[in-house]
Amino acid sequence: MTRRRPSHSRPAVTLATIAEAVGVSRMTVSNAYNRPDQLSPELRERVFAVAQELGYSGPNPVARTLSRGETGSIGLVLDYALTTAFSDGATVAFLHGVAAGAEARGLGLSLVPRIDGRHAALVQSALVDGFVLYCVPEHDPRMDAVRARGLPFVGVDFDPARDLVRVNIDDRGAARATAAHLVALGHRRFGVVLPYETYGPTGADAEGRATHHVERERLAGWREGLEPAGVDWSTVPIATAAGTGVETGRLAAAELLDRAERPTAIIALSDALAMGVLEAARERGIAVPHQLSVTGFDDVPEAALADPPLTTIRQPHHKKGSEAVRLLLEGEAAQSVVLPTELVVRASTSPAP
Amino acid sequence: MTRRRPSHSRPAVTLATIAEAVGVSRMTVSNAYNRPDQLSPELRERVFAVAQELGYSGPNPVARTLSRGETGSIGLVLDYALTTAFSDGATVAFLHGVAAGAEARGLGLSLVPRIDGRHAALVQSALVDGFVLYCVPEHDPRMDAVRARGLPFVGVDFDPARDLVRVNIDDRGAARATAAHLVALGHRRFGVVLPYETYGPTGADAEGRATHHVERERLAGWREGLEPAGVDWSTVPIATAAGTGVETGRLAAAELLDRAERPTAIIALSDALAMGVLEAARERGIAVPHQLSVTGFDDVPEAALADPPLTTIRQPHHKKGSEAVRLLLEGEAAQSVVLPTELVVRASTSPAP
DNA sequence: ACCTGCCGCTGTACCGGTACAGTCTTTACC
DNA sequence: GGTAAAGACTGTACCGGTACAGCGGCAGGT
Repeated sequence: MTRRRPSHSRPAVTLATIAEAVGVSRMTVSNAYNRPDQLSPELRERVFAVAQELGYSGPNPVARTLSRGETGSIGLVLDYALTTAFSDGATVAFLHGVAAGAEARGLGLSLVPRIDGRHAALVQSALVDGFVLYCVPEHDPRMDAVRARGLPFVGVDFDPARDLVRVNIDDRGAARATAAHLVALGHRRFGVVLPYETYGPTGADAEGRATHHVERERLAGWREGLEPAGVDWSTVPIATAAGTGVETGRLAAAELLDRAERPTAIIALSDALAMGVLEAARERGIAVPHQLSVTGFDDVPEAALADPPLTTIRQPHHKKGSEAVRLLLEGEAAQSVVLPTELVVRASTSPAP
Repeated sequence: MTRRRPSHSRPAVTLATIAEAVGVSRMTVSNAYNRPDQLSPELRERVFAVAQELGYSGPNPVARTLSRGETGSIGLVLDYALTTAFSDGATVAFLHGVAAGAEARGLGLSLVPRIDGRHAALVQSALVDGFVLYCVPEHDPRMDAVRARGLPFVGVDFDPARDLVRVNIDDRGAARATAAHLVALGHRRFGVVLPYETYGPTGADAEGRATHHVERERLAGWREGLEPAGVDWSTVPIATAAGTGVETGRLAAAELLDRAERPTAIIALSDALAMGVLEAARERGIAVPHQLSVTGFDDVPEAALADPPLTTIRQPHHKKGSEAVRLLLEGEAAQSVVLPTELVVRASTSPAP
């Protein structure tokens, strides 16, 4: 797909081609496109006519970008392969928000996914004016690459301790609310389902090992919600499996449901995982919510359609995206924001059996 | 967000800066990054060390692109505002496919949405090596803009009569299968639900006015499926409303359900519209499928979860995206493809009352 | 001793634009 | 009639790289 003077095609029509054909300087042609007030209307028309005739569609955007120093688009750095990103309702909603923000300002949007092995290459080569970082772990080559580019960037769901402009929700508070809800229903035996495979066997272990701010905070929130009820966080079992999707939740939940002291409530890090928990329970004939309460986090569209509908935390995914773009464009003046969440109680939770 | 020598920041570190600091030519620094075999390993290390020290993160991607003539990313031109695109399961799946194709080849992906009033501007300024066009109408300024750019492009769901490389499904055949299914169930009184507001009152009218190839073909397919059963296509009512989503379907269906001679089967152009039809029926206490059969098109994930689950046409959205990318990169050699579809019969259709 | 070939590095000429500071006319005004 | 200001173009110097053709020096072969 290279374009470098393909031998079979015409030898590239540029500003200079048009200038020569019209008999004016390159600048005048450039001005015809960019500063109509700098030349007479008649000449401008003539320039356009010749351009049309020669199949010139206007200044080359790459050259223009180099010269002007602005690309007119922003990059969205995702910690996922795009394949994963588009499979997750929460991420899609977020993408949607970013897209809406970009669109409203006439900016293009470039997706910079994770491609294993190429680490930071896509970040280094992205033709953008700034980045929005979504779900990038605390220590990551891409993070360094973004810093190195020297472009403005905004982090979504990053640790407030880090020195960057952020969009966050109160993960800890929301998680605490979930735990409190379950405690109020009388639950005392809990299980937690997390993505990936890197977590320890208990809540306390996991909290120390979390690589994403979001996970660490939610774990802390659950702890804060459970401990007042006398639950020993260091004995709450954590189950994990590879991946982040429904299947991950199903596999992880199996571990919790097959143990002797089966939990009466399972708290999942996300709705996707929680839907997997529901599946695992169904497979075992465990009735939700009567024998087992399940909670998610995100309130993706599917959560309300699940069987039973999922008790979860609603967070403004879309707004996170649009706010990130807003902050990105505000530049120096940008202040980090924390967006509100809401506990949505549906039918997947009920009093402990 | 401009970067043009912001007065407060260091005056841009470039290849030349590093070259001077190391005491070599610019070319040598460039080679250190691009052609390691062109200089001694020691010197290369020294270059990198100095670069690191001076905060130089490698060759500027825009300049490199200009010089090399390749951006390393592809553009996806959507007929929708991104806001709409991300709300539709079919489009998201397609996006996903394009993203996967790009990702597999280490290419970036730029989204080029529709922004009213800016017509073709985003196409003109997109920093890409080629375009995939999705759902762009037959005659459209963006289409011309893409042609004018002189870059390779692939159309998805375009009229085969048009001179371009395409990815298609057999819309007509699939639609015919839907109609035949309903006819076989004994239905003879039909209604059709289309998006937008531009269609005539009957099937025959609509067929003439369709602006998208997809719509025209599906209308033709329905006709071909219905006529053998003696249904007069020129009397089949068409209902439309603004938009393309569930609400559009609900409004359009209202028109059909409130008429004296209520149809026993409603055929919708898409699943999203069909879900709206289901809503409209529910509001009126009309039982689906016993009093009314409903069909969609797309088999989006929600279709199977609808109440009742939707009879629809499954099409390989994801594959459409990945094939489009494949064809784009094949260049000259690319041959248009037609992907298979499948009628998926679920619970929203049953024998006519 | 001489030629050859390779290695490691450099110089120059682009890639296709835009910014900015002129220059040369015209027109406007007192 | 003289000067100032406005209008219409142009020339030059970048933007930050890369391609490609050299060029000197040294090792190996004869």
